[in-house]
Amino acid sequence: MKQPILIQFGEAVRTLRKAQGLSQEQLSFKANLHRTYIGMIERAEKNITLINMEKIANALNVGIIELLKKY
Amino acid sequence: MKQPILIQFGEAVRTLRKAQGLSQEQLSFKANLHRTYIGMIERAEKNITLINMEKIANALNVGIIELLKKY
DNA sequence: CAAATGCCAACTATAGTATGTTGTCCGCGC
DNA sequence: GCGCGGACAACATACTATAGTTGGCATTTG
Repeated sequence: MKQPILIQFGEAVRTLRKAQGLSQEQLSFKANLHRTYIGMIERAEKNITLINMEKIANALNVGIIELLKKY
Repeated sequence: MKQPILIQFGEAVRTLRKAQGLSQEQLSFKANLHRTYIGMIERAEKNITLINMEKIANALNVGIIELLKKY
């Protein structure tokens, strides 16, 4: 059973990533995280840490708060 | 060198906790987290995960976003 | 078809837990 | 004033659980 907050976060990441025309691999480079990890985050498979949330937010040029909104 | 985002989060938790007159131990009970962990979070010693952020936010009766604001 | 994504197993790094000790502050009684 | 006990937070050490990484192959997508 996936945690709703992880689903919410993952959906926000995927939505913004696609809106910016980035592949998961491109985002992973920008965020300095592993390629497969981005996919796991979007699919709510991992309980991400705050520092990595910030990395992804910065890579998407948004604040973390933006990634905590419902999309 | 402590990460600024962890410091910011920790300060928000401490500020709201004290505003609500809770000890770290009381908050740890409410959040169902370890009693020493709350201190480590407030002192920016740990890189907290999203699910635990939600637990603390719920224990403090605020949204996670509230814990990401500067206090 | 090429690019993108998902899956897998195994590994490393660290988050989170657990127990006990130490230090500080405060209120109280002597 | 001093010593004590209680409450609280920080600290120390060690452990368990899981986050994050890796590289290759399979599957899906446009």
